[in-house]
Amino acid sequence: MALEHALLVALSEKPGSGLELARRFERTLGFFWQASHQQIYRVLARMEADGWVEVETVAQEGRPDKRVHTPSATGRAVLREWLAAPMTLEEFRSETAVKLRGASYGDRAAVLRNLAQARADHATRLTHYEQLEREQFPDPAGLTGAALDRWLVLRGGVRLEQFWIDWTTDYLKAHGEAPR
Amino acid sequence: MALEHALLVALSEKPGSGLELARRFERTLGFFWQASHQQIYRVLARMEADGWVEVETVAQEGRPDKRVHTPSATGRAVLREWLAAPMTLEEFRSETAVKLRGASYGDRAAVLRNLAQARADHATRLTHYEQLEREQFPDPAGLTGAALDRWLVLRGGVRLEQFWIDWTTDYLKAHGEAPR
DNA sequence: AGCCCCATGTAACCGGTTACATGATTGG
DNA sequence: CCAATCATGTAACCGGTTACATGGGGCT
Repeated sequence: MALEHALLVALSEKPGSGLELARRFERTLGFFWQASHQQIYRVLARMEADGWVEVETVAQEGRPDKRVHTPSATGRAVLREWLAAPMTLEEFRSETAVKLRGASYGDRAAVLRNLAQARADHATRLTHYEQLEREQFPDPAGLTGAALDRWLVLRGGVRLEQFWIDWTTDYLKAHGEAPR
Repeated sequence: MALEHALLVALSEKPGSGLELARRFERTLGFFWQASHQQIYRVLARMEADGWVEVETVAQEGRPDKRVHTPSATGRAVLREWLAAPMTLEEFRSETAVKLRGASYGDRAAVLRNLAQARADHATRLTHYEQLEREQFPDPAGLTGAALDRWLVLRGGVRLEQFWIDWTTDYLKAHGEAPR
């Protein structure tokens, strides 16, 4: 329902080409909204056709030209309207949860092994997020506006990884595995 | 990639018709995997064609017949194989997160208002989960096997709602709103 | 010469959502 | 009689994924 809107947020922070957006998504908004470059190009083309963004072709030294997108007045209005709309209760879809629930119908030892690996992966990502937090927000107390929002969303990423670690730890312990 | 597998888990717990499955999904697995009856019918038909389930038509008093699905030997083997496969690092896709990050490009007061509502919705769901836990698992210490798994997944639901409440509380407080 | 990176895309597919359809039975 | 429930579907759409394509530049 809303790669368009995620792109408008990203372009409001900083105009950019399709590939730049794809790379930014991997690093920032991508914690909570993933998008491949193919899909970004397709949606950007639609947004351009609908007049949500303005495009400027920028020549570069020793590289292909890039098409830099900026939200238009229409795009900014669309974004404002979307931001003010009520949030729907979000659903969480987890293959892992299905596996945990179904473990007794297969090889439980394998499930526990894979879960321990998943737990380690989440721990790695948590460490990464915490490092980003130290680097980008050394003094959170003084933040306001968009910078404060960016910090709070990163905090959400940290909290989410902690959720995963806590839950998987619960599961492993309850089945007699001692994590870490 | 895996409504098939979620259905195999559900049918392993208890065989059932399409509509029964749809209702069960709303109450149990649905915390972590939502599915409409339309899609369940479609996937069940494919599973039947592929020989993953066996179907028995059961006549009922004063109601239409129902087609009860049970995992076949093939289906059980498919489920075992899927359960043993490594888990991929799960991505979380949140429209709310995008709105929080973009709040400064629209009406922040409206975003905060909607977020307070979202927080209340998650609190309601948390209360609901906790009630289910008290009803269905009054004595978790004695659980083993599939029942233990069901409790642990419900615990995951509780933890997830707590994550939402904690995060939204962070955000509201940082922007000078006092929740509750 | 071969490979990776930049940059922009197209095409086929696939899973899930939404809207609609049918027909029987029970309850107000 | 009407509405709701049980039960099973079909059809159109839509967003996202995967695979493939193109062409120039720099690096080894």
